[in-house]
Amino acid sequence: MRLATKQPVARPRRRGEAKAYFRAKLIEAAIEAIARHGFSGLSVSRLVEYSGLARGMVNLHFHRKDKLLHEVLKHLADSYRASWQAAVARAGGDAASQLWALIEHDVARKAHDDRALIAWLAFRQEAITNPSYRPLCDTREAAFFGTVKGLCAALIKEGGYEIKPDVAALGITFLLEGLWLDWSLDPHRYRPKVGRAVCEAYLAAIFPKHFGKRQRSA
Amino acid sequence: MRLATKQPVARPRRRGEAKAYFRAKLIEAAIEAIARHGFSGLSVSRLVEYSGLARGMVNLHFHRKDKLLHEVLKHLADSYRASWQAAVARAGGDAASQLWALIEHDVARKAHDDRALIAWLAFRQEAITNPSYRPLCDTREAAFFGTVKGLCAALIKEGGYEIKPDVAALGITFLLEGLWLDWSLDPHRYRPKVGRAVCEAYLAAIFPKHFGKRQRSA
DNA sequence: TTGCATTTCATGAATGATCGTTCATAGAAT
DNA sequence: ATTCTATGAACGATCATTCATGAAATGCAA
Repeated sequence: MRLATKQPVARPRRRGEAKAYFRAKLIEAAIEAIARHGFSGLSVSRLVEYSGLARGMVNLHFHRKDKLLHEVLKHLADSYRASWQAAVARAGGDAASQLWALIEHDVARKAHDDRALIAWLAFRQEAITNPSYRPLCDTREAAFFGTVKGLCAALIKEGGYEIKPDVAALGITFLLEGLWLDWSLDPHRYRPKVGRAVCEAYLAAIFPKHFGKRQRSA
Repeated sequence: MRLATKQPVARPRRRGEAKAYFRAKLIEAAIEAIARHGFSGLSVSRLVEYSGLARGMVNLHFHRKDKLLHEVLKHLADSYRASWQAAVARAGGDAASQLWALIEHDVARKAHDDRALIAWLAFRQEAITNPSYRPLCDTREAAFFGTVKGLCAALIKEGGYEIKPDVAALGITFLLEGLWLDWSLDPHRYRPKVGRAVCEAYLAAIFPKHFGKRQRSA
């Protein structure tokens, strides 16, 4: 199965540009291969097949396959963080809108960015037995969780709710991750409406003054 | 690293018994190896190392490594189901007690059965790219979700709540799975109290008449 | 029971395939 | 002319699997 044409496609000829181009191409191919065949399915041969580049490129640009994998994880973590942070930034200034934007972003994303999400899950699983991946999985988690917790604390203060920020924030992140895990097993079956409804029900239950029965706006 | 002594340990000599004995030993070794080194870390060599058996045993008793893995997954699924079903059976006759028993079982289990849970997660991840594992992994289709949904429906009828059984049950399973995923990254950090608090807050929020502020009993 | 033939099981060296990595070489950019 | 880049054949390690060999359990005759 050939997935990238071997014919000399247009590519940067100048040295600095070519390097970035090939690195990006290998990272992209790695994500594709992991999404399709799982973490252990990412062999150098598969990388060659998916990228259309020469066999030696992995070691030339990343020294070891291991280094490439860490770059891939970093790429995934960075772009995911940028994505949800942008969603929060686009939302209104109030905590309720921002929290919902965060959730909506996560729910909707699963409908149109399969490969990166599945690859990210694969890294997360790998981090269980390979501690070197853990910092990147955890720090992203920390930033995400910190934001959720901060927003929950604001809502609790506003509404005078009894639930603790930690518990509320953990509930939200667990819901999203459970949703994610469930989605990953069969993306075809996934319906954003359902994921949205589950999160909405949770928010309405713990933050009734902010999310109960009200009409949200994008 | 030798993990099982090679010296002729006591083992069933009669043919039928020996077969079951060796199969169980290989399955146990596989769970250990997956928990320690991840799914792709389960090689035949590792299996030999962990079980102390001869190299040919895998193919003798399971024909192919692939078949062994399916037996391992079946073993994990069966014993997990038996475990939570027993917890429900031990609970009182009312839906609220049974639902809480189910949740408490899941929360507490993470504190004392590391290996099986991590191995189960590994299979779940593998099922994403290897569909043959999916039927046994899919909690949505499994008896677990059906039970949770049934209990939620009973509570909703009793309490006259507005939430739909599907949404409530999905929320609970997502919470438990998110909790699981979070736990797996660092079992050492896990505190049953926290997991329990998150689930309790959710139940109290959506089923206030059953779980609000009341004192639960084991 | 004992002795022997038969059947089944357990073993690990050997096999071919695939893994990640190296490096001599050709080619292109500077 | 010099330096850097790209290539892919070749390498040793490890993978899952096979199978000839010896050992042990079983069935049967006495």
